[in-house]
Amino acid sequence: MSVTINDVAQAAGVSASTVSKVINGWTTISPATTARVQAAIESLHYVPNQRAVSFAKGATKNITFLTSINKSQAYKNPHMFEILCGAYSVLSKYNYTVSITDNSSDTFPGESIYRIIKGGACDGIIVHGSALTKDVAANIVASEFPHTIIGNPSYDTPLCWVDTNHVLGGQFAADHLLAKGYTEVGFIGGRKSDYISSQRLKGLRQTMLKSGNKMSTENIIYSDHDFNTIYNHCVKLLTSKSRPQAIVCENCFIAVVLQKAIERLSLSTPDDIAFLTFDKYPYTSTMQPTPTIVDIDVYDLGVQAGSTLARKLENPKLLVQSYTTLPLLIQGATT
Amino acid sequence: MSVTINDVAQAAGVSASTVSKVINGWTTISPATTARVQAAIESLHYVPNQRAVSFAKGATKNITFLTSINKSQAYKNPHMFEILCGAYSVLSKYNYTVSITDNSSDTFPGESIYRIIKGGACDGIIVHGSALTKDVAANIVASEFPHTIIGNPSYDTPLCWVDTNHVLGGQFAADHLLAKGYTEVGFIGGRKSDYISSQRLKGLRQTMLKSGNKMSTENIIYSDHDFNTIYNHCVKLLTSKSRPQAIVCENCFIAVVLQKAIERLSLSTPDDIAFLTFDKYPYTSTMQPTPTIVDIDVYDLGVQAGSTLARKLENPKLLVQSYTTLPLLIQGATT
DNA sequence: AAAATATAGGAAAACGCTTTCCTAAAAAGG
DNA sequence: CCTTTTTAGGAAAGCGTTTTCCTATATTTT
Repeated sequence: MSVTINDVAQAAGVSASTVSKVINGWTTISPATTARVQAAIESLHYVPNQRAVSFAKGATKNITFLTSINKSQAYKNPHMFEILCGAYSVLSKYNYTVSITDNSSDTFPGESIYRIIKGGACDGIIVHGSALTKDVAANIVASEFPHTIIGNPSYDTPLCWVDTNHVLGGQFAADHLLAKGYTEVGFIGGRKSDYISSQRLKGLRQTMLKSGNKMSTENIIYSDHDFNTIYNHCVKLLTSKSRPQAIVCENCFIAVVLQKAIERLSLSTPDDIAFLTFDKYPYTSTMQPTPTIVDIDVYDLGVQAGSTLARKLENPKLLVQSYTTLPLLIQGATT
Repeated sequence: MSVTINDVAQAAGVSASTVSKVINGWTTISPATTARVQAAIESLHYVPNQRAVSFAKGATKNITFLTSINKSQAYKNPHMFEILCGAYSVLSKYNYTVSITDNSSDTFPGESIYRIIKGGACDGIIVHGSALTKDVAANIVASEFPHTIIGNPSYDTPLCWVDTNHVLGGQFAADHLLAKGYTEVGFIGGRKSDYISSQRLKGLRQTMLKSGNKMSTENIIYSDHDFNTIYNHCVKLLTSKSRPQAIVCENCFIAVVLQKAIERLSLSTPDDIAFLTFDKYPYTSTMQPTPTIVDIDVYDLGVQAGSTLARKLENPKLLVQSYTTLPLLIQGATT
């Protein structure tokens, strides 16, 4: 059938262990022998059987990306693949392969993570925040399995994670607006309970206040994620007596709606009303004029997750680490 | 260290082979023994070592999804993850795991596919059209490796593939418009060389013609994918003497721009001008009124890819198959 | 030149399961 | 009640690498 290490050994006139040593970069094989072995590998088109390698080495060189795909149709989340690719890009450099698994249809809590860890089908795991339940966290901590969580886990557990600092994002927004001379600033965000939205508002508010510009409560709007609801909020805010000079939208969808409201009210941007938004989503490309954006580099988040994990795997004594990526301001034509 | 099949065997008072047979559903083990073994597995929290299982069985129960991630920043392609998840959903039911690999940075043509096939790290492969080069096709055909291609390969090779019928999509668009009474129809698409765009136009044109409504050449526009270019085309078309009753947009981005042009010209939809578009993209959710869409279910495309492959793996004598998914019309408020 | 050390490469065990064969006991048949 | 067939489960040989020892030769040291 397929060519094995023994075929190579025979062809090169050495033992199988020598071939193995050549493949694995042992330094105890002479240059001459090494060359002979490599020639045999070439001519026989030998590729080691990964199943046997994994078995013998007790490691798979595979990382699993655990996510909760069906939770709120996460497979439509454009960020997920970008994170995955970011992680893949660095892990593949370390010769890791990455496979995905969904834990949203576990038949008992923690089933997937349990099987992953005990089955030994991978050497490490990246857990997307959407998949991080208490059981997942508990299994990881108990087994001390190499891992990185994407998103700061709210549980108080010794987990490695990478996340974006959304408070800082709010601060960046404020800094930019202040630098441009806007002192009266409004905010349209998601529901009060929304974590990211509230973090961003927090950073924005704090920074405005620090420079002596208190944000008026009536210019801070918590809205449902629905076109008409947002639209009505926008119109109300834009036509109110206390209309702010600039509005911060917590996400692009809100920004699209706001831009539509601005246009319909025949206001001009940024003269009558300036605005900026967070996150570069696909729809940002449809906006005209191009909005100013405080972006989070989700690809980079994946990269960080991958490299944190890779470092841990290369050097197991490494302690628990966490990493926070910085948001990035992209100047547009709306401020 | 970790518990092995021998520990279970000992605990249950049987041999390792018996435990293995119980795990693998052999019918030659008595109910009593089976129960005893299962109890031992439970109490010892035994999970078989996947590396050993793969090695012994000569199969990994893993599928690799080959894609060209860096090619035109495909990691930002929101369809990719959806396809992947669709494939995952069915493969995981067959107990396959799925891992991704990128072939856009191969150091020699066909490197990835060569390693994948010869290394035996997976049992089958799904190749996204973006990753299908001649070398990939050649390697697959030569090795008769179980596979499914996403997208109809233009090469004349005996490959299994799944694809969407874009000509039919164009036909569906025409059928819908005709049913609604629109006989003068225009089209705004990508460049003439764009495969999908031309297929859609073909179906649209054919069907209109068949019902005796020839599309005027000046109402067929090939545009670059750039806001202002598209916008100018839209305005020109909307203000021309021979303005059609309905416009078919080849993608949502064009539709967004068209809608903006319609609004700025104070035309009303669908009375003054009707339109429909292809593909439900994230930005579709920002459009108001909601557009009529001829959608392609990319998740389903992944599902079909997964099940075609799974069937082949369960039944290796199965011949080469191909599958075409049907587009789906979603009625909106613009027609 | 003899003894000590370094070096290159081989033999064989190990990794943890699966699966083929085989045997002893039980069931069926006459 | 004896012979034949069926059934349940065990022994052991893989599966293809890696890795630990170990040995023979080459190299250095005294």
